[in-house]
Amino acid sequence: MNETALLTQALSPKLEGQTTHQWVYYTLRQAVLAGVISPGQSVTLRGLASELAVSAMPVREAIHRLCCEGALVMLDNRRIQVPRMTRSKLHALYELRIILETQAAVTALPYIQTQHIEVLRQLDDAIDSAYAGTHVGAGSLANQAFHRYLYEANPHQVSVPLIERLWLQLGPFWRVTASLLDEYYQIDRHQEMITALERKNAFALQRALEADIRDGMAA
Amino acid sequence: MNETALLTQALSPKLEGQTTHQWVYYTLRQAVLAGVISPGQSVTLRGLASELAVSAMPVREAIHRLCCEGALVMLDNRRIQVPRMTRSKLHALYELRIILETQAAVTALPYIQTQHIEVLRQLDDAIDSAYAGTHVGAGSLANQAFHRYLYEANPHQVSVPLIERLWLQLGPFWRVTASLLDEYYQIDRHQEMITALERKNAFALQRALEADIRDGMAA
DNA sequence: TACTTCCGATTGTGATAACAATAGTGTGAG
DNA sequence: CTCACACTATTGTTATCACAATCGGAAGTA
Repeated sequence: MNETALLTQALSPKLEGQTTHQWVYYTLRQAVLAGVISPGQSVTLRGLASELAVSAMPVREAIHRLCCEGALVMLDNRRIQVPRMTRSKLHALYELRIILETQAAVTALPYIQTQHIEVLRQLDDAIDSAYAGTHVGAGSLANQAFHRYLYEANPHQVSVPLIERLWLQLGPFWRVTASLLDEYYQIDRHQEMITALERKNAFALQRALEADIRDGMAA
Repeated sequence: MNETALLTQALSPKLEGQTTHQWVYYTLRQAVLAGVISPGQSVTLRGLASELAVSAMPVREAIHRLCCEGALVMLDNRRIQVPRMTRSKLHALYELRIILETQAAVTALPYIQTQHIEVLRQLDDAIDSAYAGTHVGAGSLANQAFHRYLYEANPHQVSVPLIERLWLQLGPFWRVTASLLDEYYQIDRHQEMITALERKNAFALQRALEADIRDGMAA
């Protein structure tokens, strides 16, 4: 009930030219990624609708979409929750991350230009600022932006939506590992990745990326 | 308009204890997989709603879900279409299939019992019947059932939804390759897979599965 | 005190209607 | 004949209401 009330405060980027249901979707998505809604806690359509001051319908669509993406589950009781995580499920998700992301990075490698590397450097710097910022979720988001930009350098990319689905399922359980020590490691991995990109070294890129993901796996 | 009218006739498994929007979702999904809606053709909410004799809202939810799964796209004009396919996108999708499905098969291998193999044999036989059946889509569905059953032998499976998403994006373009010659090859591959499962040979399984997918790639 | 039963409150679902934006088309000027 | 403009019809979106199913707790019984 009131536990989710802070989602309105912490995570409400204002409405732009987008539709209401998109705004609700992104808001709820950020809330799930930031762990505002704890696993096992039930959320209700009307409750979220009243908190966000919108009708129940945009919330319905957003929730259905999040369910279809694995960020939420609808129990047979028609209760809506963040799915509970098991050790083996977490392991399987990380293994999939490694497989999908290394493949995405390697196939993006031929398209990497110097300007891309420049942007990646900026995104890597932004990760530091985000981790020093207000809430822990920002760091994860900046991290995702770095990875996503790399993979999307390949114009014929089809794996990013799948990868984002994994991030979404992993999201609620990232913050527990978000200590500053881990962050230091990640920065090193990112710089390893950038140098591998500069040298067009696919194998080194793959190794650095895998290490980057495994660093976050220390849960 | 009238081109999609046959979706009601060809593909309407009757409503059971499920909700309307689920029924609409499965119906539209089958329609997309069977290629009833051709790429580039626009579908409208109200048009589908009147064809299925339901309100616009369940159709909306189903369409949004299919969009989120990549089976449909919403253009910025708010037009809804089956996405057009390009050669490189097709190639990328098949490469992802190989990566994801071989990994899913190998991780499922330790869980395979003799009873699983028996069911897989039955599913393989069902593929023949399906290809000899009424419409071409049935063969693809039976093929998917075979693969899905294999991957879901692993109880800690998280990649099947991702794989199904790939199938859904590939679906509208499968039927063009659905010749009987291809089918023969696939049957061989499936039997190779089954013998590899019996012998617990991960490498042979991987090779047979990759060959099975590549056989369907001859477009 | 513990368990069963029943009723009210709440939930998700579905339909209808009103609204903003866009596409398609017809008309007019050049 | 071609192009620009306005108008109409259609589309997706959102809100509100009605309905069936479920959950919660209160009352009653052993």
